[in-house]
Amino acid sequence: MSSLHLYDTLSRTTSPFTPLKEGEVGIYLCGATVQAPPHIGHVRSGVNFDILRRWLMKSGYNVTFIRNVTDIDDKILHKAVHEKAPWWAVAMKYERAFTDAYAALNVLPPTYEPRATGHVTQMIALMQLLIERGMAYAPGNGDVYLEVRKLESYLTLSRQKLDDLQSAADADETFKRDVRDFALWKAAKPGDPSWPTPWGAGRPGWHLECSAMAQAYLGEEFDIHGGGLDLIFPHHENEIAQSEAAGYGFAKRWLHNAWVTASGEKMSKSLGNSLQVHELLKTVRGIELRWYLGSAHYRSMLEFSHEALAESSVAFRRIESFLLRSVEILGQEPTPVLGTAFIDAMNDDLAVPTALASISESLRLGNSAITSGNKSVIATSANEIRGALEVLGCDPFDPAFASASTSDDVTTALDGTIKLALAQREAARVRKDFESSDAIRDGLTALGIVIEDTAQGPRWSISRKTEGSGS
RNA sequence: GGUGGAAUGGCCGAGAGGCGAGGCAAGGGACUGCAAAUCCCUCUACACGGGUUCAAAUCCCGUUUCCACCUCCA
Repeated sequence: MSSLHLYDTLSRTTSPFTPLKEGEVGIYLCGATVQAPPHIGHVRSGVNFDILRRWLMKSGYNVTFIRNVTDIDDKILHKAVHEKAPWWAVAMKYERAFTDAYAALNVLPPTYEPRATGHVTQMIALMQLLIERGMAYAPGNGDVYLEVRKLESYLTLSRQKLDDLQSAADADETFKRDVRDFALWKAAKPGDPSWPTPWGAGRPGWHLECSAMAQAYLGEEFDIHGGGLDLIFPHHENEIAQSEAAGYGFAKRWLHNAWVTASGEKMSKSLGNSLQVHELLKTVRGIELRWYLGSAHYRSMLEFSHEALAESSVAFRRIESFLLRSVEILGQEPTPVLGTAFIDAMNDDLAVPTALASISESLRLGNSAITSGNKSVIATSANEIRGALEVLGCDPFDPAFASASTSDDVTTALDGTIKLALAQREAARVRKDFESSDAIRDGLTALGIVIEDTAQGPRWSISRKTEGSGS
């Protein structure tokens, strides 16, 4: 039996995962800056780390999962001006949009989801500590800076040299001891929201909040820190700087997810709104979008295309369809079980693509068993597939997806109606009146109802549109 | 300029010295009244040039192209 190995950005190697405290795992994931609706790149990060979390849970760990919300920052303030709304209303609006998107994709809610603005007290305490330790300074303009040259380990995550960094075009050297020193705290500008501190009123710098909140919820030292690749520098580098300057052990392991790209490039606003989560959910179900986003390895770029998404949906429906048929045949939902091949793949730095190959194998065996009527093989396959889908967060029987097997009044009525039509069709087929039987089937097809003749008799399902439109 | 990543069959996407992951598409076949679904078979790929090795997609050297980060980024 294999054991979990994970990659670590800091060492750039894959190594056995050992938690600080047996049976417990603490994860901090950098969440969204809530200044615009989520696009699929944002939620890919959520899905990737949700799969990690689920796998850790399945492996028997008690996982404390923190994902923060950055609800105060320059972009939010700009957006507030643009939308003629208070900054906090803008932040709330987009935070809800993110929450909805995560929910639609069955991303488990974090254990705690701290907002930056709710942790100013912790941030001030951290700054105080940093100043006392001589690592940070308040030059009197209301800003507070971290003195990066005092840190041996600065830039070890991104493996850069301090002197190689290009200095920011707008760097203000008046108050900084070194251009590369970064702001822990930013002095208030007229009209902007601010919080009082011993060094003057202002608002948090982006990096400070994560160090403060990680410490507040996970302690000075914790197991895994995650985020998108683009956060390595400066964000995570600066988090390390702050936390280590404070004397904290901080994150033992760093995991970074790659981007969703479009036309080979990192997704950005210039690509328009079409890749926003709520837009894509008009073409595929949440479970299918999740399947797509989760199917590539988390450290690989995922090149988005509507065609690939549609194709991925079709593949998922094949699996789903087998599970639903297994329920019809066996009369009960499958019991989630994990196959060895799946376990080994997941333990190998969450090798989801390899894990999917094991699902395909089970699917093939299961479908063959349906043809041959071997119920025990059907059950084995269905159980293993459901076990795998559960870890991937794509279990069709998960109530989160309000699955296809609902049995409300409308569904019951519809099922009865269609079965009536199918009975007519069967009668026509028996008397070899294929013109009539085909007319019934064509009629149903026109209504979006797909008929399949199986060894167990005809079955029906609602056909789902696959809109591979665009480009 | 610095740092990091990538190039795999029609497409998507794994792998990381020897046994051709998997999916989708396409073609053929089985089953079927016909479809659909399902199963079987086929389609033998690793940017380029050198090198190491019995053996290279994988290691080494060089080259090309692309992407990202360098204080807004999932």
